[in-house]
Amino acid sequence: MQIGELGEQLGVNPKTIRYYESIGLLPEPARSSSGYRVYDETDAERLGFIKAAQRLGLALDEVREILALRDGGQAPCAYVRTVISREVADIDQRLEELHRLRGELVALEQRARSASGEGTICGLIEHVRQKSAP
Amino acid sequence: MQIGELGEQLGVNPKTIRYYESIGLLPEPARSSSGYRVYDETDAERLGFIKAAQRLGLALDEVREILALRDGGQAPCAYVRTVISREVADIDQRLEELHRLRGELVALEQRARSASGEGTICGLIEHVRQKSAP
DNA sequence: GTAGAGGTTCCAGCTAGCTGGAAGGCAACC
DNA sequence: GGTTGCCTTCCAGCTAGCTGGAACCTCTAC
Repeated sequence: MQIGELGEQLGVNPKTIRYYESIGLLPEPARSSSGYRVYDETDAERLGFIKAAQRLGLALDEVREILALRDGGQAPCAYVRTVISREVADIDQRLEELHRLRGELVALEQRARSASGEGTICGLIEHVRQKSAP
Repeated sequence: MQIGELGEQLGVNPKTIRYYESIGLLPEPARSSSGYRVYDETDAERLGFIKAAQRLGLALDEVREILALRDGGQAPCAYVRTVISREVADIDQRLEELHRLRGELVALEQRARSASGEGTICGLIEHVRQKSAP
C-alpha cells in the first residue's frame, strides 16, 4: 500500500510517516518503480505500536529503544533486561497514578451528580467557557 | 515557602513554576514584603497534581480544565459531568493500553531471561549503544 | 559593607514532534 | 492530452513546554 493509505488506516499524516522514517522509527520502505513508498502489514503494525506507545506518554526516543529491543529479538541479554525492567517499572508507576487520577475524577463526578438535579447553569460553566473566549 | 524550596520539593525548576503561573495553572501566590513569591502546602499539592497528570500524557490545557472543575467545586452541573466522563473514558483507554504494553515488555523480558544465562554480549547491545555514539 | 545565594522581570531561544508550502513527477480518467 | 490527485524532496515554520541570560534586588553570613 502507499503512504496515503497507510496514513488513512492509522489516522496518521503522511508527512508524519516520512518524518518517522527520517528519525529511524520506521525502516526505509520498498519503493515502486516510480519511486513511491510501498508499505505492508508489518509497517502498519509497527506504526500502530508507535502511536499507541506515544499516547501513553512515551517519548519517541523511548519508543525507538523499545522497538530496537523488539527488532533484535534473537539474543537478548542482561543489559536488555535492565532496560526492559526500567521501562516496566515506569509503566507501573504510570498505571498507579492513572488509577489515582481516575479516582479523583470519579469522586468529582459523584459530587456533581448529588449536588444538582438537572440544573444546567452553574459557576463552573462560566469558568470553563473562558477557554473558548479570547 | 519560597519558589526554590517548592521547586526542590517537587523536582520542578523555579522557571517552570513561574511559567505555570503565567499560563494560569497556578494562582498568583502571596508575596513577601520584598516581592518574593510565597507558597503553602496547597500550592505544593496543586503542583504535584499537575506534574502527575502530565506524566500520564495529559496536556497542560487538559490539566487546566480539570483543575478548573476541581477549583469550582461548589456547584457542579450536567455540563461538568460530561467533561469528567470524557476524561475518565480517556483514562480507561490509556489504562488498557498501558496494560497491553506492559504485557509485551514482560514477554520480551521472559525471552531475555530464558535465552541467555549471564551473557553480557549480544547484538542488541551494539544496536542500543548506537544511541550514545553520534 | 561586601560576597554569595537566591529572588524579581523580561525577552529570547531551545527541543520534541510535527506540518505547510513550493516545485515537480507519475497515474488514472475523461 | 489535459486535469486531478497522490506521490516525491527540501526547507521552513509551527505549537507545547520549558529554559537560559541579562540586569537588577534582597537576604544572610562573615
